[in-house]
Amino acid sequence: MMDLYLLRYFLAVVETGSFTRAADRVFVTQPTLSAGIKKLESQVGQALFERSNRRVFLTDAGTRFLPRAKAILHECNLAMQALEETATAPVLRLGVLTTLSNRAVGELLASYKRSEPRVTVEVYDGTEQELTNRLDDRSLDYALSIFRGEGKEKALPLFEERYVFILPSGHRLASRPAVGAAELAEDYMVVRSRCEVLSETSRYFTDQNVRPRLVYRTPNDSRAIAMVAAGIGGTVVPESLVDERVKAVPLRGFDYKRRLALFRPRYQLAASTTQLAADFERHVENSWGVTGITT
Amino acid sequence: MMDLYLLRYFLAVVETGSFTRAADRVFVTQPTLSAGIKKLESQVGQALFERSNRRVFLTDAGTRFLPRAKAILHECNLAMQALEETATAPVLRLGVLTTLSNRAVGELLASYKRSEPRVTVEVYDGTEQELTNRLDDRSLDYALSIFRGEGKEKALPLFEERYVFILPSGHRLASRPAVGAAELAEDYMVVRSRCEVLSETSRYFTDQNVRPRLVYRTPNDSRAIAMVAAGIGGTVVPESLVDERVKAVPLRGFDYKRRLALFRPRYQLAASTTQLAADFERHVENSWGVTGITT
DNA sequence: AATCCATCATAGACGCCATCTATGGTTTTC
DNA sequence: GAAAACCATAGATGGCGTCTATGATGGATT
Repeated sequence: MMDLYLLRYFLAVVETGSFTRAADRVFVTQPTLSAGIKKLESQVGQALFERSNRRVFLTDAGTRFLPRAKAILHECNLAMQALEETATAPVLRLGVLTTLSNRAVGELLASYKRSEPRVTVEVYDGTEQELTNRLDDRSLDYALSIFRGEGKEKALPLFEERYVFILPSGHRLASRPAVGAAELAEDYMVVRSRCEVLSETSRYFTDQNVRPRLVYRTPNDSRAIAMVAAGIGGTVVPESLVDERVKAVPLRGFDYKRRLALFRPRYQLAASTTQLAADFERHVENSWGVTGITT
Repeated sequence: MMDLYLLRYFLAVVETGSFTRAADRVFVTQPTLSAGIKKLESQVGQALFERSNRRVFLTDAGTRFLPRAKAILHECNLAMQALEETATAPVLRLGVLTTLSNRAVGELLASYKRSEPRVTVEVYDGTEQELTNRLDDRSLDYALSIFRGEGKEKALPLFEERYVFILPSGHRLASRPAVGAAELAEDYMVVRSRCEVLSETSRYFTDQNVRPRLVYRTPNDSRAIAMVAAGIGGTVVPESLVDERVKAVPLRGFDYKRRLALFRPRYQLAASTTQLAADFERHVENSWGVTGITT
């Protein structure tokens, strides 16, 4: 395992082109730096420099190593920065499922910000699996995702919503009270590839011998809705994603719903953080509680 | 500046929940590990653990630090891996401009692979600016990008190509020898947001008082072409991106062209690599030379 | 051709450091 | 109340990072 102070010696040599000048730059003597480079080369198992008549050049291995050495030191700087930020203001790292409404999440956090201006909220997108993994490895504190029956120590249940079918506003079926699979047989379908009920949707159509024409597929929900608004086709979305640019109609016989939840930290909170966490949980429950969105 | 061996102590404590068990895991005695954690906390300036009645918990700072510590050690592993790969087979890191044809680049590299099976080519996408930056910081050896008059020591000029307008195969204008701006006034336009002649294209239409209806915008050229093939609209592409799913027609009065180049390493190659590099440059020149693509 | 200069490598000295053993202090368990 | 478990401290010790002194080599200058 290499030593970081040796990476500093290495980069100083690359930058100056000389052991002697590099030694000056990192405030050691030339023999110390020479021995340090030798030690680094022994740690990594390959020569990093060719010494050639008072000049040094990077070897092929040294060239490969250079961006890696920079990345390591960059990560160290990020680590120190993260700690400095922790020291100055509380940070709450929130994961948000990609299929949640950006508008609704924005409003939730804006109102939290108004009541707790000191707290910094860092927001990270992800799929259900990605958010679960990051809660586990503690790179997230909380996550807004789909409730799947987890116990109270893991998740705070929130509101439930249905899935609806959205169409361009001028579509011939847009003002119907409901539509069935057969009425969509000739229409185009936009596919939200990260939709949690993608396979259920597919089965809904195939069970009625309907093959909607897939014209577009994207993991980006905003883009999918934009395509619908532009008249390209229709798609299934959770109700909270509907906006004024499209028309929502229920799909007859498609009764799927999802309940959201706020997933709690999977580690012991520090004593200094428990009050902040309790306040945040209360805010989310007040805004997105089981009775529905109230902000 | 922190020490990597102390990060290993830190992660061992997190994973085991105990200084004693962590010490066993990293093969030191418990007082050594205790002193090591104390030293790390002094290096980073904050307590990382709360010691509480024979148990340890991460502090808020410790929780923040944990993913950073993992990232640092992960980068170290990547660095060691990169060096091991260098030791076993030559690696050539090639940047490719995002607007180059994936098919043509694939064929170029497939034929190079046939003549040089030992060499690993790592391919990275980027914009012109990104590729220039990475040549400068030596994280790329070569790049295929647009020639802008650079000298021979920096760039090997390759073939030149025109920009054409592509339409769905069944479009009413698809079989014309050329089209003008006015004829496209009622049509939809797909926008390739990373196109090098985006502003020239916009000016071409506005100079003739035509406002094409922008229906779609993407940085992904494959997606843009797919939208054209699907019948959504048309777009401007370099000639080499045209395939059998669309029809290409010249835009009357739109004479823009681009010349490609192979950009050379911006560092002194190791003696062991100069032959490999010369062979690669010759292959690219033979395939994509100024007379045009020959493979 | 001889001398000087610049630069990297090696040798030995030395203070500091990482790690050990021994032990203290505290809390939990039996 | 005794034993066990676990973290922190003290002192000893071998190894390490860095120093000064100097050697080796090749290019520049005279």
